[in-house]
Amino acid sequence: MSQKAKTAITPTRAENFPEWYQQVIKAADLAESSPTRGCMTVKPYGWAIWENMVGIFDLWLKEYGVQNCSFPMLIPVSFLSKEAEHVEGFAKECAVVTHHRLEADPDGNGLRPAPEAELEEKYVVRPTSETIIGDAMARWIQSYRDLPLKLNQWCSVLRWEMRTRIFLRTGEFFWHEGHNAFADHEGAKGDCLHVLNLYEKFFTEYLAVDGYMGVKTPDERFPGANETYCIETMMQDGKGLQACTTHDLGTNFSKTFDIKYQTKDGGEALCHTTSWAFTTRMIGALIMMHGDDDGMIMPPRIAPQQVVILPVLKGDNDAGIMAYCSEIAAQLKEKGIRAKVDEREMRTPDKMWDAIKKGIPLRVEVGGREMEEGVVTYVRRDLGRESKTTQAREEFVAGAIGVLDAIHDDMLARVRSFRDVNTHEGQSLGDVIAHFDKNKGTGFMKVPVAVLKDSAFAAVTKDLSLTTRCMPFVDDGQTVLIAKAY
RNA sequence: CGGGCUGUAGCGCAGUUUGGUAGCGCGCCUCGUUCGGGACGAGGAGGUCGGAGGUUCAAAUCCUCUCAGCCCGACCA
Repeated sequence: MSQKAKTAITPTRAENFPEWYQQVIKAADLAESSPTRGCMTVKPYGWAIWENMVGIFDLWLKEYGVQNCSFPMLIPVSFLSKEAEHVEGFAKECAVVTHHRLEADPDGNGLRPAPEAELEEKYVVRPTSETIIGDAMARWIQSYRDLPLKLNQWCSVLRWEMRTRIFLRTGEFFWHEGHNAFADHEGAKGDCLHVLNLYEKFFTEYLAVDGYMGVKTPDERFPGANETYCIETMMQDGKGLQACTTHDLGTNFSKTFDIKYQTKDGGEALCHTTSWAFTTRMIGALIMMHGDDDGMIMPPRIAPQQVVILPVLKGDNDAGIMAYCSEIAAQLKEKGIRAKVDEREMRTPDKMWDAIKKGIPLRVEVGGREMEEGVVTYVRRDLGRESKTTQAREEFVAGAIGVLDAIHDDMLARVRSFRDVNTHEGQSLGDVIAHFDKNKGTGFMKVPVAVLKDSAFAAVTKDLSLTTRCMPFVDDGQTVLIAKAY
């Protein structure tokens, strides 16, 4: 008898959280590091999650009146340098394109950029597209009738990061970037809050993720923004993760790119612009918020596969069992459920563990017993083997969506409960030190905003590797959340 | 970009001190028995030892240079 249940992932979360994270990604076959420095290769199962996220959120943006478009991946260096704070924020992590041709290296057997093919105008690989979109907006907007202008692109961006981790921080990452222009501050602020609410809806209803919605402190703002709104989430190791942001850019970019419009009364005015995004980082958040010591647990509504049907074959009427499985899969598909029979030539236990590590929300086991009795046996991934249930086939098919919904609701409830339990109240910088010192305390600490003005604040937070996450809306900006963060 | 460590089969490692022509575990392929929470046996495929130069009869091993990755900091979605 083993004293301790064997886990599919080694080490466990408690033993070594960062290593556990890497192993979950490998075990679920989500992504791997690539030959390109700091960049990841997203594998089919991982990309399928992103595709599902894109599919849902893209529709919502279109309903809101956002139009998709595509801007160049290469941005003239001169564009980036126009907005002072923006340059300062991004210049140090930009990859630069300087040549347009390769030639054989005379000193070796490789290739080199041809010296005579050096570009007059250098380009940066976009770290974000405020500048090149701002340039376009200046030409596209002329009258108040052109406003608001709502643009978005799904693309990847490149930031030359010193330290990378798959999904959480990679050189290249995938996202959508929305860039909107309004006539006035009210329009821009309303946009930021509206999109932030869309994010929250998306996170809670599809990803089973929740955090704290709020405003960034000035030092955590996006470079070039007057205000940054965000949702800050909490991972199972207690660290914070910025899940999304919306930025009120005021007229900062309008001034530098000349984004003006003619008002109704014939005057001229600057646009107020916004930008907002969430990224493939959310896949990392799903792992770190939902995963357990057996690996990934996919939130049902974005799970690439929601139900796996495992035929339990023993060489006796295998064809009949397979047919029974296929019928169940077909019935589930009719209800819009992503279900699939695992027909691979593997041993049944191996298929089970594969489904567990990939986090498929619902596992259905069908053998001779089930077929004879017209029933199915199913197990919820989030609850494990204890949840094994046998039910009449028709009853199961009819209730499957309900089971998936229940899994979603339970996952969200667990995330919220974890967040609440690990959010501690404090009153002073002393409380912050007492909680986080000596690496003992984890989670978030919520303190009155006055603590930000404590003269020792910067030194203490730096010393303890703490950052301000946001000033949550729930406290009307009177408190600030402090935590270690990814 | 500073400090530390590591590059040997798909993955994880031994071998390096004391040079002698490459090995183990897992995975993979074949066959058989297995298959409802990680099977076992037998056979088999797979490596210019990160790269370049040097010393030597002989280099994974010694020397020089270089590249890449990881961890810890500073910076970031």
